[in-house]
Amino acid sequence: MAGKHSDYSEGGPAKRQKTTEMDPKDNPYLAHWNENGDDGFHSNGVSHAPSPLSKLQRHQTTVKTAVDAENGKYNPFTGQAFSKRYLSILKTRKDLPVHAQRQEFLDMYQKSQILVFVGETGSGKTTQIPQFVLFDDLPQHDGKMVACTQPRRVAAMSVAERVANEMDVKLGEEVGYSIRFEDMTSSKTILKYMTDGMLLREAMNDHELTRYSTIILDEAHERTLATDVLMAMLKELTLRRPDLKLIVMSATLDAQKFQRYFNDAPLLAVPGRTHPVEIFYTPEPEKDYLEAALRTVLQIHATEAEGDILLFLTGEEEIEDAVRKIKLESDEMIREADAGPMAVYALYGSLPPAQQQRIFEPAPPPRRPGGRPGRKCIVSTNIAETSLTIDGIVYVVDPGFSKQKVYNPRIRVESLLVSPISKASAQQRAGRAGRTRPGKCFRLYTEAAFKKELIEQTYPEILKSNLSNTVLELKKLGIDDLVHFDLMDPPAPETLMRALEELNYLACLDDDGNLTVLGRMASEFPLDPALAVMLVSSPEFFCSNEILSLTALLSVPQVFVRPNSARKRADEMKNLFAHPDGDHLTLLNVYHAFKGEEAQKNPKQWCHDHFLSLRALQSADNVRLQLKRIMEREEVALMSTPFEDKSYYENIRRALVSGFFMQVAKRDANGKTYTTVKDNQPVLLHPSTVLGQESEWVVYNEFVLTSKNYIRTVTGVRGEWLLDIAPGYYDIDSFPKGEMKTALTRLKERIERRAKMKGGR
DNA sequence: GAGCACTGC
Repeated sequence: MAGKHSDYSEGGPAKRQKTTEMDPKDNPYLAHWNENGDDGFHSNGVSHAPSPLSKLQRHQTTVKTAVDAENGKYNPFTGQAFSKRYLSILKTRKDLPVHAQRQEFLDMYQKSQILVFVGETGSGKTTQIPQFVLFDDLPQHDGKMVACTQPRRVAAMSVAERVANEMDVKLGEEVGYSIRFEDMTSSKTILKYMTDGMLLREAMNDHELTRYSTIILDEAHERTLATDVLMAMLKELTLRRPDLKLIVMSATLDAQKFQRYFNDAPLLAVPGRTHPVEIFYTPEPEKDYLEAALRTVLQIHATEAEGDILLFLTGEEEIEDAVRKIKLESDEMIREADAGPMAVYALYGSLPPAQQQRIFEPAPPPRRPGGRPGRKCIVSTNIAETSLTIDGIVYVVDPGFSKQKVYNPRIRVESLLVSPISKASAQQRAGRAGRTRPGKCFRLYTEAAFKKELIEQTYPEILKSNLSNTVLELKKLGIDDLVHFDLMDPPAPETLMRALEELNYLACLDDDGNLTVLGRMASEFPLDPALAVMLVSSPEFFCSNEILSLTALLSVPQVFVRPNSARKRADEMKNLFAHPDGDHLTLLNVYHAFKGEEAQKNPKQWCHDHFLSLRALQSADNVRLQLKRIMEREEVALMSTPFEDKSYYENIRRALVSGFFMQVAKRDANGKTYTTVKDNQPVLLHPSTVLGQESEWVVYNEFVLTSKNYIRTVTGVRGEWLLDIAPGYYDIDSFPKGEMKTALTRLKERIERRAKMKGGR
């Protein structure tokens, strides 16, 4: 029988063949599995009838046994009597669309090692499928777990909480979650929701993912970097581990692509539960999408029935500007046309959480009894497309653009570019109008443009990113042959070459592409390779404590706050922390002040007074602690140069070079502009820098491509350090003839002269 | 003299 699996063997194929024919009871590896009490059932010490699941055989259960257990008096996973709340939730759960296809799901799950599951919004897939799996996979019988990955932390947390309630267990016990900074699981856990990045981390240390019996990749259509790497890795792992089951859950559009990728795995589709959304296109292309968007919003407000509006724009500035204009115009409509009141909210990622929460305030009431109803209008970035769900939206205005990351491997630069969205994205946006009742979506482009000009899917992350981090992870995962690693969308060879080259320069990979000791250590840190290498090397410069703080500060959002209304004061405050040698040292000054006695008396007030982001600094603190623990584990020494020592700051700047020697620019002959070493890109110091033009050589943290080419977070270094600390990269012979080569040659001669003078004394 | 779409470890 093809569908019968007996998957407990750890032996080779011959042994597996044998066990499929064997009664599982006779399997020596399973000696314990049918014994009462060995399945966690009586773990609370309360003695009831044995769990109805204890006698079942893995992957041979029926829907009936599961439903009987769910409808029983006692919780089959804890042995406790079910609560009243459980019964009431159970009733609503049974109404979810997935329940109608439970048998179908079970048949396919039992028959096939890999399954592609397509569930629309509202189908209940994220909460129900993992539970269906539990009743058949029975991970508790041999101490394994079912994992369900999510692209975002909040989703992992909130879904775990929901499912713990549904299963009538305490969150963190049978059902838990695991995300960065928080492991809410225990030895009892049999269902674990986690971020995809977290599962990838685990895989780096356990290539076989032995703790899991089934892995569910949810929201696979979002194609995050971690999901893409996991898919390829799991595709290989399923061959090595026939006992491991894999379910890939996705939205409809690209289901067949997933199916093909997984060797024509069976596909199960379950309808969702949403309301119809009527789509309107403009008859002619719009010249100015911003103007058209404002016009459309106001027109909806004037002519359409009650219901809230969601407008998608591309970024903070554009959004704040639109909010101002809509407010002005709608106030005028109240005065001139007796329109209803309209509350307008901005929504984007860098907004403080309290302000993000305001979008959930109810729409304003009519201005007088019987007057025109009020509504709210939310002007948002893509954050409202997937990450945040707002109920009550009836009208969506979609100009068809978003900021998207673009990677140029030639000059190694990631930048954000306003670009047309994909069809999938447009569909997702429209869907936001139909969550509570039928809605309307106004697309500010023609139907022909939608059909002919929009790409089907947004390009997956892996095609838009610098892959040095990913390549390091793959090496740590034990994947040596990157060229034949079967990714769903393989990146351009040049991108991979660039990543390998970069890792080689960082000494994370040797010339044969093998992980070095440094590379292995760097991969332990949740950091970009340059930052990780800088951190691991920092004891050589006697300042690992300071580099640790700096690394944390560089991995959190912007620390300095600069509201439009108080730019001057904000700049003055920043100048209090300014260090003449650059922005890195300035950041460090901020952190030290933040950790100082005065600031800690009232951090919130202190940050507010100094125009600093409390959230960013706290998060840096959190990251710092995590990195410090890894340093201790990896035995990277923590040390500081005494502050009185005159080389305190110099040591830090030298340590910076050890990680960022590839991000160096040299001042041009004109004394104003800069040019990046090796890529020869003309750049300017970002206006936010504390640095003047006094440094001939600077390291930079970030290349920002906006109205001009800027380098941001910049610190001055001495040219000699480059040759001294990164001689492999600054191999003068490898530079083409030109200004850069001349400058480096001069540096080298200076070093040699100095050495001679010292030697001659 | 400027702008950080969104995630994740």
